[in-house]
Amino acid sequence: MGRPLSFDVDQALDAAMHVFWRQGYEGASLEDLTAAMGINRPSLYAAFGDKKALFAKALDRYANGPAAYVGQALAEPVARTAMEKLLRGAVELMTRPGNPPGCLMMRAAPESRPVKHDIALRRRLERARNEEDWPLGASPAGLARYFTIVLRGLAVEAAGGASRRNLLQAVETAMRVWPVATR
Amino acid sequence: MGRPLSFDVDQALDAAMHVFWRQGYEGASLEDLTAAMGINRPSLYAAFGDKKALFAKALDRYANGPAAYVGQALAEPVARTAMEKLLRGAVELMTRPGNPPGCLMMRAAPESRPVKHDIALRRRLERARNEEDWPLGASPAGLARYFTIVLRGLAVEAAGGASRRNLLQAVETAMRVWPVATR
DNA sequence: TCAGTTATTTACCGGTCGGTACAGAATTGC
DNA sequence: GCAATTCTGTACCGACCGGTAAATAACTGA
Repeated sequence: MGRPLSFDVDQALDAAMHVFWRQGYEGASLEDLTAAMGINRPSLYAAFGDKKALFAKALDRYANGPAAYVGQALAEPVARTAMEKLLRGAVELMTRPGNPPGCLMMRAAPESRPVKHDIALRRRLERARNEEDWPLGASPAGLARYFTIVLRGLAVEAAGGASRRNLLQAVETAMRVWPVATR
Repeated sequence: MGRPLSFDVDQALDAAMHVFWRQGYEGASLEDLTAAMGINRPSLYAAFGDKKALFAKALDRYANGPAAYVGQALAEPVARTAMEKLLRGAVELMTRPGNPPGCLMMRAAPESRPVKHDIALRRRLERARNEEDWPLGASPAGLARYFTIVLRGLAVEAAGGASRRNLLQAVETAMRVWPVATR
């Protein structure tokens, strides 16, 4: 009962996600957000809470939407293939026409950057250490840190306007760290 | 003639550099800056111009001071060694105790990120292509982009509090891209 | 028809931002 | 001593920030 919502919540959240994605948490003002969402400030606060809560919801939506490829990549049976799909998927997402360039997760407020990626990678690599063509002398934690760093770097470059083609070349180079099995 | 300056300009600029380095361009308010520099706002504006000009001067100071190792690294005769020194020097600078973590250049306002690094790297690598143990099938531009991406990633991780030890391990991994000559 | 409930609209809050007007203090040349 | 010059200190500017109070509009159930 009561007056019905005049907007679609999911659609509004999607608009907010795009604004945060393009402008970052601090760079997105409430005016930017409400304009893109097509609602007024009080409606935003009633439906989503304050700005932080809205960003958190946008992050959720991002993780389960555009960034859902991460789970698929990590589920890849061969660890090296998993890492390669992770990098390629990231580049594709970050340079997809119509989407803001770069990665929403890296645009969070400085004090609340997500770190879960790193440990997800490490777990996947620990599982693979004694199974496959493991790069000689590398540790799972070290490799995970390396790929995390490459991902961050790709995000920065993508946000700066680097082309998909160039970033994919860099991914190819980055994968040289892990020689393909020759058997 | 006239009233003499009550502060040391270089020392004040140094303080401003550190504030920008730790907090970023947008994260550093004039109050933060003047407090660290030990001067008032009008003195700052008289001596350095507006905030943007102050940041530009801080960047200059950074490039010729803490980041001067870059030139030395690129002057290294063997290209692979040059890249390795570049990465190691970056990690050392970004995790030096007493300095803010991360890289000042990556804390510029989003619209004015410097891109010169990339072309400096490419030039150095182009010069080396037919001379040394060049990684098979890699292009100078591609390698330059790769190392630039790794540098950006290192800066992000360092700013997030990653340890020197961990970052150096990642550098070691990153250099696997370029096998050492076996002759 | 008329409470009760919920959403929207407008207009505003205190706080902070980058930047500056203005008066007074400190120096120089005469 | 005195004008001219340059810097310092205080106090302020309009703009924007995130967030909200209060009145009104739209709906449901009785």
